[in-house]
Amino acid sequence: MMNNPITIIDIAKLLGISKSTVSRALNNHPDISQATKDAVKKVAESLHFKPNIVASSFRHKKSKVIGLIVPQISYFFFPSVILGMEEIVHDKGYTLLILQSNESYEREVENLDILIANNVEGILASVSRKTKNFDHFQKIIDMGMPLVFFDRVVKDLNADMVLVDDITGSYNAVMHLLENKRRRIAICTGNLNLLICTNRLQGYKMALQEKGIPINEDLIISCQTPEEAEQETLRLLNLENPPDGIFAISDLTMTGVMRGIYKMKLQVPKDIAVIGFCEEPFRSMYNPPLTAIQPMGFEIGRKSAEILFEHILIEVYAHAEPQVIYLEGKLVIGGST
Amino acid sequence: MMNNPITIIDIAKLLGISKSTVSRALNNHPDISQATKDAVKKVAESLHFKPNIVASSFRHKKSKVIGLIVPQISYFFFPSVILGMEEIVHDKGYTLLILQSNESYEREVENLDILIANNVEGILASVSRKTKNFDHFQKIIDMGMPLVFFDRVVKDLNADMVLVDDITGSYNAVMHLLENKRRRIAICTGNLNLLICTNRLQGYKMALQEKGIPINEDLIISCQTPEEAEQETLRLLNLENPPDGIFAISDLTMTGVMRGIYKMKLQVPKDIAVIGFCEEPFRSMYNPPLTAIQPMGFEIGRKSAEILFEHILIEVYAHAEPQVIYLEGKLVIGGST
DNA sequence: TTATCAACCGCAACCGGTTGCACAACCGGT
DNA sequence: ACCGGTTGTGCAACCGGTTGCGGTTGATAA
Repeated sequence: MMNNPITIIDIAKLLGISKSTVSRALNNHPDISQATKDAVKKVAESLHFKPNIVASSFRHKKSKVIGLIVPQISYFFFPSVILGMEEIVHDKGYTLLILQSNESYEREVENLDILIANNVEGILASVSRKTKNFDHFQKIIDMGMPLVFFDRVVKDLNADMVLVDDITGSYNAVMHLLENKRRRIAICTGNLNLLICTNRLQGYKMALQEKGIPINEDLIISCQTPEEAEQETLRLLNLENPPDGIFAISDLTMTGVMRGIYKMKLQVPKDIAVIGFCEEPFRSMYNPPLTAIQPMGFEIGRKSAEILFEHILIEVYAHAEPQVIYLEGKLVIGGST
Repeated sequence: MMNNPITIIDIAKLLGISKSTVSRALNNHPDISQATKDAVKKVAESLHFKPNIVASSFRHKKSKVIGLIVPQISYFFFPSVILGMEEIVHDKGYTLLILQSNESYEREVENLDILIANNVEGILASVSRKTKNFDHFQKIIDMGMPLVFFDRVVKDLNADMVLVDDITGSYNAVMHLLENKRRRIAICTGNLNLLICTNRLQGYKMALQEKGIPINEDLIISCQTPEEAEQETLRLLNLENPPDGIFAISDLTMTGVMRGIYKMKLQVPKDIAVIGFCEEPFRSMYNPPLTAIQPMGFEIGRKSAEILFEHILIEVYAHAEPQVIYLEGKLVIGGST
């Protein structure tokens, strides 16, 4: 069971040279003559030699693995992020080790331990909704492990972050509704522990204020699950003065909002306009396809990985202050507004 | 950068004992007295000692990692599968290493190499749509690596597989349409290289034949992407004798089918009934929520992992013949039929 | 008192690839 | 013939935890 019997020693014996020479030859060390290199590579090839990266990573403490912690793999946003990350990570010859926190603080802490124990060379993280204490991340930073937050970032920690410009995106979304003559605009936000939620709420308020429309707290609902969002949306729509537009800040809440609207048999966009932060295939799954701000999952993934590799590959990392990268999510017009 | 300086040697020195004793104490070896064990564990605790699993896995060639190869992480099915797998894998103290083939044969082969090089103890795999040669999997089996296929399985290889009973599920879906007085039932299937696609097509044919309805090849379309599905659906709906029911065999094709129907401004289920294989949150994202056969992602994940661990943890594995596990997907009635 | 044996623990090898250092062979220049 | 320098290769230690085997101790049996 499990035999990859070919090691550099086998190659060495076969050629009557030492294993150090084989190792160096395979790694293109300049000390080794071209003739030897060629011979070694030829034999390695013919034996289908695969170096044992565990042994190698054990020796020089480089695992060629990047750790990734996401709240969950489902829905559209995180898979897109992962795709973007993998593109970069794969190019660099690294592998992604993906762990889910399932929105659990304990699991998040445990996952960090697992990554450390696996000698990952850097960590990409999007924090759980339940996480309020960030000591576990601070420990990671303290031990000198490169760390980049994305999407659900943590402020006040000395780590880089990549996220969409929530405030502007949100502002643009609400502005778009306002330009379409909507005046009673509701927002379905998420857990206000999360920065992205408060930011998106802020963009909403900014747009309204700019148009001189008073903020109506009754039109601000905060939901964690599609079910909650559906309930709350139904409540909104049954107000004696219901909203004529609704902005759902995530795909999670969007499904609930739409279900609520369907249940009330309302026409989109005639009776009510809908806009959200939606990834592409998801956006056009609705009828009509939604008008949406792009959450830029793929780009966030790429950018986060790129920044992480700056830390990993460049010996002396020059940034004194952590970088904060904002990506702008474009507005895609669908049929819902 | 990256210092987890505490090793068993540190503990040994601190207690004036040998590192072997420390190792054995930490692993509850019976040779070690309880007093020593307690002392070692206490010091390990106070030093926040974390064993270097790379070193450990290097020594006894057990990485505590399970490799997973999926075509892609997106949409609803595979994330559910992964969730199910993680539940089992985590319980056993293992970690999942998830790799995507992105439906590329080359990438699939490469991913297997990566898993091997990382000393995974077993592999869970769902093959890429493009894969037609299975030598890379045969090699895995030959080297004695436990391997379980799920969903997109490979026949004629000596490996276990877990999948939904496609034929029955498909049969039930079409039967349901027939019982609702639909008579011109179309099917939107996928790549007929994949067993699940031919099986689902077979169930469709069985149901029709049982009701004495002739198979109409014009009503059988085969699509790989939502876009293709949309095109083909539009074509179907523009036939002079269009279908009154449509069965989409995957979530991927379902989005295309629904978009086609929306574009034609048809009413579901009045003008046309729709049924598919859909995971839960996805099903009720449509208006009306779809009637669907459950693809059992979560359960497939759990079961595959369980079977894999039977191979890994039981020294002598007794099954001469590979196991083939069929899970039955229940019919969930929505508003689309 | 001495042989016997279990309970405990240490020594050293081991896993496979990497790397500092020593060294041999060879070169051209004196 | 001798020397300084370059090129190419081997030796052996090393990474950190695991494990076979042998040794020490103390208690018990002969």
